[in-house]
Amino acid sequence: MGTTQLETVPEPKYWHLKTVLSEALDSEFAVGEILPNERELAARFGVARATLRQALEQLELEGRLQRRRGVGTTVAPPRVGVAVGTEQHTWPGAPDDDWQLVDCTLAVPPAAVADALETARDEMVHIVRRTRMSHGQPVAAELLHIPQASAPALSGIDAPSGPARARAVLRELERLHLEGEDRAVELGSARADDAKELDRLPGAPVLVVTTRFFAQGRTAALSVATYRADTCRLTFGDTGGVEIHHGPERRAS
Amino acid sequence: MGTTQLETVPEPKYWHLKTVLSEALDSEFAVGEILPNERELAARFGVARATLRQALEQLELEGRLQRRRGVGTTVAPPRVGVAVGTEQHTWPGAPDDDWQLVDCTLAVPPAAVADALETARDEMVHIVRRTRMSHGQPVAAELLHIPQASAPALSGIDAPSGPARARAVLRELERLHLEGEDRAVELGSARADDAKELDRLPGAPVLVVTTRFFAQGRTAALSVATYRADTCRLTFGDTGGVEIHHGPERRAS
DNA sequence: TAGTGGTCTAGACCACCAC
DNA sequence: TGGTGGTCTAGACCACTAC
Repeated sequence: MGTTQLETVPEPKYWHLKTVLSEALDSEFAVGEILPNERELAARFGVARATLRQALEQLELEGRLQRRRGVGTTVAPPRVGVAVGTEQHTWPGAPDDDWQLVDCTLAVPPAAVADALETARDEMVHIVRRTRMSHGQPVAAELLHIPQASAPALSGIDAPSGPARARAVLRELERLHLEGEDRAVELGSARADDAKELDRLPGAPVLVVTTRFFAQGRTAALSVATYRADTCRLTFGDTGGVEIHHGPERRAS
Repeated sequence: MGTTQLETVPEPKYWHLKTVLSEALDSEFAVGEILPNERELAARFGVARATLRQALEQLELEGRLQRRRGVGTTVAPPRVGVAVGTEQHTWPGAPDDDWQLVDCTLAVPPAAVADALETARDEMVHIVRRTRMSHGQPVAAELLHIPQASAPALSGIDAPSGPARARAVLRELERLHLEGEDRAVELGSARADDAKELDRLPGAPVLVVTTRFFAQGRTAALSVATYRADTCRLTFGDTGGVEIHHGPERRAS
């Protein structure tokens, strides 16, 4: 028994299950089709429901499945490409963007945000809430933090906190000369409020895109946008998105 | 029982646990410190180990914890900012990049890659394997796909598949005029080979960065890089990364 | 060898949705 | 009201690490 490797590691059951299911999805199911329920699938594969769920969770994480309580598990469509940041920089609220203003409040931001904005930790800033739609589905929820210094004309105003006020704040922002942007992407889990906006459960995996807008030699605004990680592929650069990295994940031999 | 909302939804235990643990991490633990083991933590909070693990998994997903089998659970350092794509485009293998060449093979890529490269689905391409280090830790594993048309001088060569050959392929690539790049980021789970390279278990969450390099009016190379989602924050634009979105996740009140 | 996290089981109950 | 996925339990065994 010294040839190559025979029976090296016992592959975890859920991993093997995931592979089997993945191949079945490619060959036997159409997008939108509903799978047998978890109890039946578990019985069919001869595993406990928890083990089956481990495999389903991974497939959902990879955007292959969509699960909804009370409804069932369906085959997910390919991820939608969502453009994040073109080459030419623009302020949020440009007439052609697909964000919808929800409301606007004046509040003290988290410490990390205050640090990035270079404001005092107890200083209130405008917080504009926006959501982004794509193909009729909500794909992102955003909190746009704007120091009062970036919208001086609105410092004394206490208009009703709504879309109208949000529009006013963004209009003020556009008066400044945008000097540049800065972006970061990381993995996070949806807060309760964002989850609701995104039609997901709290804790769902999201891609957090943090954008700093520079004007007047400082950070004039900070956007924290959370994108649904299961349905979105973030694209950078001018050429929209292309069909890449979906379907069979088999590696070249 | 008709006023506002009283005891609306029973918050899941693991969600509450996560909050409690998160606050404890902020106030009572230092980076690198080791937590009590799972059985003890579960007992201390009066929950089953599986429930406790659900909370730990989320915290690990958010980059707050690091768990290693046989060792224990430690408090993770803040995510490292990793620059992905500067404003001025460059070919892979520039003298100042922090990628390390591992090897190079000639093989048939997955169908999705072949489609992006506009090669036939059974056409072999050069596949350069690279890894990226940051702060002494591996942060990314990459497969760089280069059609033979982009490195014509190497079509007949069958040098030993190693770093030397990888270097030769990249040198050939540099002879072409790079016209532009195109990037996409999405969530994925690590394949077995990538996981090994990244010192993680298979299935670990990763950020998949797909980059297309354009030259001669077509896609001259395609990079699929998988970054550790737990330890990395991908930054775009010229200004490195800044300390944002870490620490207490409390929302402004 | 002792202790850690990783996997797995066989149940139970709950929240949600459609009928 | 019945069926779905979501949560939770109390165990068991395994793989890995460090001593």
